[in-house]
Amino acid sequence: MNSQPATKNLLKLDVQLCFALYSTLLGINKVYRKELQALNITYPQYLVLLVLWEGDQLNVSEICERLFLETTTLTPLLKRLEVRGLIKRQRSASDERQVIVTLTEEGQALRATAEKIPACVAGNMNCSFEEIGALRDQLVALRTNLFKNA
Amino acid sequence: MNSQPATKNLLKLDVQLCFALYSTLLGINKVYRKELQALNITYPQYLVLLVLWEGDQLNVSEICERLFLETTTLTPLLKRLEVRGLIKRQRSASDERQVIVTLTEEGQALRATAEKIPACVAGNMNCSFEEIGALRDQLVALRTNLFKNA
DNA sequence: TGCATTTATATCGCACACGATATAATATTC
DNA sequence: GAATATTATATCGTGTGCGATATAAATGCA
Repeated sequence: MNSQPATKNLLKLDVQLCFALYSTLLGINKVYRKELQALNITYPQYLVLLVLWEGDQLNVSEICERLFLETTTLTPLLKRLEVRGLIKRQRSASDERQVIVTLTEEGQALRATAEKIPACVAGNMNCSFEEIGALRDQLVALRTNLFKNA
Repeated sequence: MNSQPATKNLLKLDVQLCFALYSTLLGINKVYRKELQALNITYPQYLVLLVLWEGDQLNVSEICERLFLETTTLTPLLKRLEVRGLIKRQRSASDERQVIVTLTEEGQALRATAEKIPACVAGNMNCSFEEIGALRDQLVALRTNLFKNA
């Protein structure tokens, strides 16, 4: 259909995909804060744990790449996770520049508690698995383009 | 199809819609930082201007509601926009509790420069207008659910 | 009218998030 | 093998983003 004229105001807030993304993430963070409060961790910390639960013994850069974050963000975050007792940070023996991140027993154990979170968050979304999967794939495609050009 | 067993690992990073959203927003911020550098403002500041360009003379709470942000976030941000010379903040005469936000001439003038930003960002997305619109609508629906329950 | 309650904004503390920069270890080049 | 370049992480400064709390103005109610 697209009955809108070409002069449609692109600066209108509610027209913008970027704001929809931005504000939806605020809502997601809100839900996660509530859920993660019991684990005493933040959402970005939870993401680091997701990465480590898939495979341990990663250096800082590898975690950065996986999460699309900068070292500047991760270094202090990892220190907090270490203080929290969930990970260990130790320099690599073969390359002293690298810091290898490993889960502690407590960090590994936390996985069991975290298992119930995805379903809980999905409950707050009122979405079917199909919708969630489709939306995720569209976003990943968008992300690929954004990081290609930026 | 959905050939995945019910015991599929929901904690896998790349399965999660939330991480897709989170990381896509990182990419969007990256693009906007580059574009907004010329205007010497940040993306959240840009969002406040979008709101004000649609209609001036709003108090802090009204801007909060529009952007899904807390006063705690907006008060210092608005002060920075005032220092930057783009807005004025003045207590309402009829209700001294309220702070009314108004665009300065410079703030109004900035709109002309900002007009070219949406097309530029869309270019970095490599998406058709139809795809963008559809994705936006899905996200808005998701956002509605998230803020309903949280 | 007087006092408790509500409302609007501000302050504080903490945790991201990143650009600019620093530092130390490794790799490269001659 | 010494000088240079690259790589991995860390430090610093600025700007969000929010929960807990403070404060002052307006409202409600006895």
